[in-house]
Amino acid sequence: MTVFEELKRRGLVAQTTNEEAIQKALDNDRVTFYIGFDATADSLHVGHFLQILIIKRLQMAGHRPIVLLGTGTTMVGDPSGKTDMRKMLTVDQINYNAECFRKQMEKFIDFSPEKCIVARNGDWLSNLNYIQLLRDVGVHFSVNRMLSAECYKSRMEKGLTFLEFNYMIMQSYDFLHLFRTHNNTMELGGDDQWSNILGGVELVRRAEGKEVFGMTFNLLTNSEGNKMGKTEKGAVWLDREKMPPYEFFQYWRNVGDNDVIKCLKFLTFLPIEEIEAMETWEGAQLNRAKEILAFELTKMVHSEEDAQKSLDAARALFVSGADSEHMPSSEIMLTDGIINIVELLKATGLAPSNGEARRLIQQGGIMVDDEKVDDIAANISAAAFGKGYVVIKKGKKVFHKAILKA
RNA sequence: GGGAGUGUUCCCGAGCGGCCAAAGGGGGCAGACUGUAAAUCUGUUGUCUUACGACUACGAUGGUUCGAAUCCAUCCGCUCCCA
Repeated sequence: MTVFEELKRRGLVAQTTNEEAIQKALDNDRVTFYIGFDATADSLHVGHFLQILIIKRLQMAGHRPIVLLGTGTTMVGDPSGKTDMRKMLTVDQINYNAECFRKQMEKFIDFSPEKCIVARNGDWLSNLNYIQLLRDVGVHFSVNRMLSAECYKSRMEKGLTFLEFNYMIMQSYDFLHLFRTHNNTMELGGDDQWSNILGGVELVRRAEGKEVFGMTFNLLTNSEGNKMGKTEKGAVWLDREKMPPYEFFQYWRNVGDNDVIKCLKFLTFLPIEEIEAMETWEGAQLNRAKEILAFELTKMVHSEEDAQKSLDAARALFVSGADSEHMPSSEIMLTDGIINIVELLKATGLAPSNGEARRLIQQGGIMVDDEKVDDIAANISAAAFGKGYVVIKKGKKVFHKAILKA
């Protein structure tokens, strides 16, 4: 099976500018392609991870990736599919973020010079001459067509600044620049990048008279069409400081039934045949598929050891109810040898306010060492800390270890 | 630049000068049912308080009033129409 077939079979390919030609090139030639990453945060998240895996797949097939760090484009901010303007970042922040990205990527992509190029578009975008750019590049863009692009739709109602409107031009210029300097002939990206990619393909054709290619990949969405990789607290980060391995593991352990197979296809290197065999799984067996997904991903993003620890911890907690050392924990102090349950919940951060703590208790959501506590006046005495700690369970999934401070 | 709107709690959104901590929906949290899933049903969702209640909140600042999310003035942000 060729890479392209593999990408297709995994359901990754969304749109292409010329499928036949792309397939031919990927099957027969050594293609130089690029994917851009805007440095909007100090860690990559799963959305990026999906793109990185695609780079990896193509790199393993012998193609040469250009990893483009958007140190220039991040100065502008991509409005595609956004309802609001992004907050502006300083140059220092952007450069710092880009460096974080590069470091994280080293783990997945082979950065040896002959196999990969790392570029920063700030290197060429920052020094552009305005008038010159308008004459060379701007002349090839139709404002009418740009405005009718699907990705600006929501912004046509809420407003689009001239700053952001130029994003497409910047990204298109990247393609032209990389074509000229590295003979880069293909741009890949998430499906939300389709308009921007088309802009680049057309710019190269108009400016150079050469056909280059664009291809987008399906975004990681759940069966309801919502973007995956978001939690109430924010994105699912790859950085262990921003999201500990156990939490990362749990995110995937808890995906919906209808999304497991897709995640396995998109985000793991498990053989496609193996994944397709899982499509018939149901119930408990499907639950097992989630475990595989969580394990594989944690292993790739963190380490096999982290994956194993998370799996053990999860099983200990959910299956046998036993204690585990990987639980989030905090130190607490007693006053006169006791602590009120409401105080305890606040001290551990399980409840942000007294009211919230009371509600949790009154609604029966709190267990201390497997005993339900439903009285807000209850006190936990020093005797309960026989082991040096107590395990507090909030709801069904949140465990916390409160360690008695000596 | 001229004109018309608009800004409400995590989000959307309703809101009569007192009965407004503010309808409704979404989201969150908890309970039931389950498989650490989904769907469904129930409760809950500003802070402090066992409670009574107190306090802080409807873009900002002033004002009118016994009393303002609601009326007035100025300012700030956003949207639309005209230029």
